[in-house]
Amino acid sequence: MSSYERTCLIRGDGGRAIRGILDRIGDKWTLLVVATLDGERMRFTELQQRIPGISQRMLTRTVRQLERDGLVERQVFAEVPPRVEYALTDTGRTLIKPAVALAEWAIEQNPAIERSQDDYDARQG
Amino acid sequence: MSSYERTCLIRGDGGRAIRGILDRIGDKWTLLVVATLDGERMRFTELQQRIPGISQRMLTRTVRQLERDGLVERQVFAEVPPRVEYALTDTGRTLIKPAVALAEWAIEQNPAIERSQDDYDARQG
DNA sequence: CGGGATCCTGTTGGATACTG
DNA sequence: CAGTATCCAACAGGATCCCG
Repeated sequence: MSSYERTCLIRGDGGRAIRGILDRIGDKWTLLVVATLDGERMRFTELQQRIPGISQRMLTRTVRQLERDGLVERQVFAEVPPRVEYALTDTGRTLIKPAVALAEWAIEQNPAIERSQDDYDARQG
Repeated sequence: MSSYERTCLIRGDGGRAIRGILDRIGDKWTLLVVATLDGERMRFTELQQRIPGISQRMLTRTVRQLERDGLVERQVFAEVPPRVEYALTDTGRTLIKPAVALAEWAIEQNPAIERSQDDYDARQG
């Protein structure tokens, strides 16, 4: 299968597949939460501490959507004070590989991209 | 390298790598434009016709940012009426592979995700 | 401890009209 | 044809306060 044929996976159905996944992981925190949970079950507060800058509200929302999508499992313990643990599901773990591929791309290409931006900005205003 | 070690690529530097790439391609149209340009040099209007729903304004903005990032090359012909052609650069082409991997993930996992969402919504309100 | 409710801001992106 | 300029609605996301 050629690269050109494979991009039909992206364009297919008017781009609804790509749109769906970007709605899911294209936001500010989702991939970071998934990556942080990789290989480790974790409590809410610990998760928050490991993701610098995330607000309580956004962590709650992010983790809730991940739970709804079935990528993260949420386990509540009937204790006082409450204890809630999060972990990736099997489905959630399958996201790691393509996400890492994307991060690798970002790290590899970043120098070239920044150079291009500087050139562009120098040519324009 | 284990999956766990690889997720450091995502979390590394407080997630700045992933944040950078998502700022770049996490928007509504960028990946669709890149996928549409895969293997084909194209004029502005044709590009717009092949991406259903995109407005003139958003196509302009998207393609401009891609040009600034060095992922797309923009060639203006000194003619009347004007003719402008767009094509992926070598750097731009390198994005195809991880993007397709992500689309494949989306298509594979979508049934499971939708089932999970239905279950979740049924349990809640 | 792990949230929910509320308020407020900046940004994204659509619609429309105009132009070299 | 390939934009630019302007206006506007929707939403993402931060700050803050409250609660079982």
